Amino acid sequence: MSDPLAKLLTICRTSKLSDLKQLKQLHAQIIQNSLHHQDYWISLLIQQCTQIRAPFSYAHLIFLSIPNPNVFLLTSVLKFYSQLGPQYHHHIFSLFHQIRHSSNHHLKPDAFIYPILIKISGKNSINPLHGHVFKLGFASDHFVRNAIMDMYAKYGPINLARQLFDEMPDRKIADWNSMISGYWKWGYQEEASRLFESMPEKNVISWTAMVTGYSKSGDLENARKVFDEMPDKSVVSWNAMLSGYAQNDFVEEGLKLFEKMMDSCDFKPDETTWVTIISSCAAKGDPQLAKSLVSSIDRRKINLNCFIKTALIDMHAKCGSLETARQIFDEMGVQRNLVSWNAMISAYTKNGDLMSARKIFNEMPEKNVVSWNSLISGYAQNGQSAMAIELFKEMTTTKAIYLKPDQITMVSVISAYGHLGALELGKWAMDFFTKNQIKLNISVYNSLISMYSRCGSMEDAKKTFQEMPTRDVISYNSLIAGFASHGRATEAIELMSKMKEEGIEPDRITFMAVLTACSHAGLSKQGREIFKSIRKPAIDHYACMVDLLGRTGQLDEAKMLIDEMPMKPHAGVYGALLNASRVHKRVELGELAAYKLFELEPENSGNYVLLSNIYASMERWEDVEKIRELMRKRGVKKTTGWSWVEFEGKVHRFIVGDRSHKYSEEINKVLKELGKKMIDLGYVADKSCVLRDVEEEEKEEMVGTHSEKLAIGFALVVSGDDARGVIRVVKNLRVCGDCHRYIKMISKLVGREIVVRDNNRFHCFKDGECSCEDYW
DNA sequence: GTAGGGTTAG
Repeated sequence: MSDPLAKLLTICRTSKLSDLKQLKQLHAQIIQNSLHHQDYWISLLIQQCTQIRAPFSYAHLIFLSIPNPNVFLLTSVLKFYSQLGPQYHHHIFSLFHQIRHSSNHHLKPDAFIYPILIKISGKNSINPLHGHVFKLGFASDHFVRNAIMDMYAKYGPINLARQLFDEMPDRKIADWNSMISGYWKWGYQEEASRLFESMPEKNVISWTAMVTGYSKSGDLENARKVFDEMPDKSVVSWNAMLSGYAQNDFVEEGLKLFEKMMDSCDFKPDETTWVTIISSCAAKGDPQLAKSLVSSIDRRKINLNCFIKTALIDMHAKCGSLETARQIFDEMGVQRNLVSWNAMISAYTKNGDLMSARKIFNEMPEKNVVSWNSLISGYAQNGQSAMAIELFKEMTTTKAIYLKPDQITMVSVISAYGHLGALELGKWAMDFFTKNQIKLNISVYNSLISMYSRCGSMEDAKKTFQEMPTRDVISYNSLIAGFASHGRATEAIELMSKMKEEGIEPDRITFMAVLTACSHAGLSKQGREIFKSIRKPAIDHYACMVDLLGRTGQLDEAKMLIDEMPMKPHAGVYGALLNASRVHKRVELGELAAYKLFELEPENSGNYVLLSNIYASMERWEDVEKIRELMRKRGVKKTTGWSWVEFEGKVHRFIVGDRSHKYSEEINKVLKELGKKMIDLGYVADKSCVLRDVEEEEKEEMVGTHSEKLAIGFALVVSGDDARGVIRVVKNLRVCGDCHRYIKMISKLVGREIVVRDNNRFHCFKDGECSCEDYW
């Protein structure tokens, strides 16, 4: 044997091979020298493949270079494949199949193969495999036995794992550890602790399992206690604690612990540590921190594996550098896995770039439920509810059997339906749950409450709230916001008291909702009291208060409150003041607010229109013209809103002057007839406001033109003479004063109840009256 | 050769 070869083999034995080059060299020499026990050396070589993260293809090549491998070599290969990840598992099964059916006695499966096989088989194969190893007499082997028990502990039924555990004549620490992790996994905290306490001997893995258990159940205090008490730690223990902090949103604590880890020289962060820290930094969304972390990683020359790069993509996306995220993604090439693709989709949706997200989605080599959820929620959160639902339908008609919508999908879908105000579709979603046996968790319930509220069905919202087994602050907030949008202020306030009684503290959102409710109901006194009870009011609470004071005519107080604010007022604050100034005809305050708004959001046409309306109401036409001129000069275009009507499970959208709908002609006919009737009955003095042709409406610049009219017209057309039932129209902008009057008249003429949802407010029109008399 | 830690969607 040549000297360099002997040296290399020693290196191989002591597992200190450093790179693929060295590995290849060794392989070539083993083959060249036709060594005795070649299988043995090659096995060692393959074991080294794991160490240096050799690619699958290379290990496979080594494997193929041996004409008659024995079972020892095969086991090494199987082990290597199993560590590469699920996408290589089918190679393992096919190899195993070959071995089993081979007549070569060197290839008889032995006890070493089964633990590997069991570990990768997944829950569906435990039973047959269990029977199989039992029949072959391997079930008494320590490692096989542990693998089977661990399987049951992980995938259930946990009781069966316990049974095997109890039947063991000689339990090793590994068996105890498997059992403890199993109990944690299934939520049996007490059993896990009891087992841990009664262990005759513990090792670092037992302790770490406890740290992980507490962390995953959100009990970080105990997790840290166990962590601090550990007689000795490993890098895994540190990672367990760090990930506990990361996943429970204790970002600061995590970073502090990480610093401590860096200071103590005993443990160097490994790749997992970095992944965890990067994800903590992503959660924080702090670009400065991200930058220093990246330079720290660069400085240490950390090997960037697939996990780290994916985490980096996520971090950059969340810290505002989408381009860097994309760059890493592009550079990954074949290193990309499904999660990297998904991370890139969410990177785009989080930055509102739905086109790019869609492109990535379409290019993906394979998709899972997370891919679909990312894109669906992306559409839902960026105001494209209809698209979100279309995508969901596509998902449910996709042939892939392993692809089933889950709770997270449904949260997005329900929310999308809620935004469309499509109650019937929402009810269809409920049927979908039952049919597909999707369990309802607290988030799904919460989204249902929001959906029912948004669709105007407070009874269903209340029912859902009462039905749910446990409620959190979001459940309360959803229902309170529902009451608020329906002008049911008293119920909103009562519910806030109730949540306090149940021990749930109102948060920023709760106060927002209740203050909004008070504002809409004109409950000035209660509103002030609630505002005073907020420990540290946020800027939005100030905006609500300005709105409340403004609506109730206390404009000077509103202005004073703005002056007293500890922070710089944002557009919402001045917007509220501007509205109030218009209603109460306070030109000077209106001008002040409007000009602040022109600075804060120069593109928003609504502010110009509002100020112009104030001038118009006082017949100051020169000033009206001045504002028009300002808009022209700044290139501000009046934004137009859509109106939706849900009909027979489909949502119909209309925009100002819309002639694209197939019923367009009928709709305009109905609207004209109604207009004539209004004039004949003397409802309106000026016929121009009801008989205007849609084409004229398009030309109109300043006065709101009405997609709601078209939507209501459509509803009347499709419902024919049937005068029962409620017409639901959803508009995504503020219903203007003109429109409000118009709908009142329609409701009286056709004798029907018309519900219009305008942003988050509901207007119920009946017999020529509107439920929201505070309407501006 | 067992058992403990990691990235994406709400």
